[in-house]
Amino acid sequence: MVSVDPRKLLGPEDWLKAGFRALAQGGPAAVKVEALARDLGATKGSFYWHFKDSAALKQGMLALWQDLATQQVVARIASAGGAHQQIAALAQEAAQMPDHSFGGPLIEAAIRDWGRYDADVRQCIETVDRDRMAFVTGLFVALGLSAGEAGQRAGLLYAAYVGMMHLGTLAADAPGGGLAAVAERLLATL
Amino acid sequence: MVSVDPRKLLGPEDWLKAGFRALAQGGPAAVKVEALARDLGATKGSFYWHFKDSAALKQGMLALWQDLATQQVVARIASAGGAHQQIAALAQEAAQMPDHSFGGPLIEAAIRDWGRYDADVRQCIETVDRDRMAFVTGLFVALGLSAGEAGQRAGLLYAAYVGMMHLGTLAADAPGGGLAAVAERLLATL
DNA sequence: GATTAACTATACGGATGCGTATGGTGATAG
DNA sequence: CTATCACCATACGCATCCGTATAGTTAATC
Repeated sequence: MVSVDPRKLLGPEDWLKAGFRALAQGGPAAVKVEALARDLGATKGSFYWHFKDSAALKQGMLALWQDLATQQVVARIASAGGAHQQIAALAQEAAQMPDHSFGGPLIEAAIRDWGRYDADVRQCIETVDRDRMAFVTGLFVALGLSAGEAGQRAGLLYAAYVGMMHLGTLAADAPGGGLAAVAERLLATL
Repeated sequence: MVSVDPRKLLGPEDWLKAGFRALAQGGPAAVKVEALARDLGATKGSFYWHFKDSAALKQGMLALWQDLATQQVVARIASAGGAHQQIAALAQEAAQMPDHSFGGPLIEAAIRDWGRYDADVRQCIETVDRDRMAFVTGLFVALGLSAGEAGQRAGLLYAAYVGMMHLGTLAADAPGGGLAAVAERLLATL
């Protein structure tokens, strides 16, 4: 039975969080065992107790992010009103999310980068993209649009989301009005 | 006087091209002197003849890309018809550009990644983004839109471009109809 | 109080990266 | 014919990373 003192001992979550910090700040190349150990004030010995190797850390990070980026969001949104409100709420939440939180734009952009050079990461991202697109497309269909038109609007909204995430123009005060303005525009003509 | 035999001797451009190749395939972390040397069938000695250090290579790559990504495009587009045609031509060209060419999406996406972890690169990207946004906004203004509305449409179009670039959905057969469909949608209501 | 499980520190070998120093080659100029 | 310049190869020292082996240290358990 473990009764860890959370002040002194490290668990896998600590290394995962440190991994995300390093990823957001220095990119995939900065997610190195010894660097994380320095960040946590520990040494490699600790890491290799909690993880088999650095690949295991990567897998853990992907699993955690995938959950936060899809299920957790859907769970929050799906309960809130009709399709119209849900689309608006999605855009709102995406635009307001603090940059450095786990599901935040900085982390996601860094993971998207990572995916361009790593097949495992890419597969994870593709799954997330498919799930999200299916969800948003479904919302537009629920508003009475044809499958084609719904897919087109969802594709545009999602591309704008990803683009603004990389450009840092998600917020409402950015040129283009941020993501909420895009959602509004796509909802205006029904 | 130099009269280089282009078959055997390397010039700075060869190292720049190799740098872009490595960047597109392996990300910023793959742009290493010794790796490029292996790729070119040469050794570090050659590299350090043409460049002071790896930072100089980076600067060269940025300068080259910045030119290709802005001036060269504007020069091609600006001569072609009215504002309406120019916007369509921009979207067309962006969607059709081969992935691996210098100005192609793969290279640009990789540079955008790079910029998240490197201040020099970031500044270069911000300049490019400003220039492009100003150009596209100007086109919408030329179509009679207000500055605000023009900025909003340009922001959406550009965000969609960047997003689709990262998502790989620039082409017309992608979900959402690709970038050309977005441009068409934004041009339809005037 | 001895044992065990959970966790951490230290130290190693091997790989790879950087930048420099130095020496070699081949073409051209005088 | 030799001196020079442009260009490239080889080899070095230094640093960093990986993964492993080994040896603590602490807290719970018996």
